[in-house]
Amino acid sequence: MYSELDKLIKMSDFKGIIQQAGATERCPQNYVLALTDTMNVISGKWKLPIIASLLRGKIRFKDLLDNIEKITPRMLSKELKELEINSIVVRKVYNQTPVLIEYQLTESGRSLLNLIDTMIDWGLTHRSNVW
Amino acid sequence: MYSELDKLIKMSDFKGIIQQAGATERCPQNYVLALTDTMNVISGKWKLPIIASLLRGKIRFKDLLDNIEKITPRMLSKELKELEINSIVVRKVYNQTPVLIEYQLTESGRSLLNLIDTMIDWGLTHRSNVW
DNA sequence: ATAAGTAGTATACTTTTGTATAGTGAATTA
DNA sequence: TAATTCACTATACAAAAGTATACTACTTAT
Repeated sequence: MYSELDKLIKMSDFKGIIQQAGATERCPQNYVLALTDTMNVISGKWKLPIIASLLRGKIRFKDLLDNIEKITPRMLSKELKELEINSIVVRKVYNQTPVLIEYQLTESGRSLLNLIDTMIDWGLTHRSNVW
Repeated sequence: MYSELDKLIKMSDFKGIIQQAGATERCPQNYVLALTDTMNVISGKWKLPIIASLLRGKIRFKDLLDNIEKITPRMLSKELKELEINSIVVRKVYNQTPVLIEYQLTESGRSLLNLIDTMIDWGLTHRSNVW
């Protein structure tokens, strides 16, 4: 697909996730951007637990708090905002009384399931390689 | 493949990457372990640049330092040790004089290329979804 | 009127992660 | 003999990420 990583090595003046000297022309900057986007979406202690909970369907703040062990409202709020900014999550406000707020994944958010599966596959294979 | 993420939700007393209440029996702990393994291997500022450089072939400490822009010897050393402990990298010592030391990926390390490709795919699709 | 639930925010703090800068020791070339 | 290269290590510091604890504003149930 991108067959050799040659393609994404070196990207001097980008923030520097993938970079190596002397290969600028062979390294499509878009690949590097795409990779850093992906890293930003999944990295941190709480992103995957939140996404995993959301993969089960729309859910309210309070239920996320209860489902995700030991997360604080501060972190949940912060992470949801970040996921919303990155178009992974949508915050829906239903103007009933009392107001109802639900979080749900976007199409991009749902498509993370495939990536997560690939990560699990790699991890399982790695464990079988090593032990 | 793991079709529904149900399978990996809730894992109370594991470190807590993926967890949700009331689904213990449907959540194979191995999947959670595999996923956290994967996250540990790729997360941090320098892991992917190092792995990307190593995907081009065996390489020496000094050349990694030169190839990866702005990394310090301290971080390179630290990350290589971690990658070695996790069986992603092998440190080979050739007892010539002067001694020659080369780092190379293990089979598990090389197989990260597929994961990286999947991450790039997700990122590219996400960008096309959003803009 | 009081307590409890929802959806958070505010402030202060600790831990983790990464940076800056200098130095070591062995060998090697000038 | 002195400077340079290689492969790092040591110490101190700064920045980012995460935690603890309390609080707010609104609504509803008792």
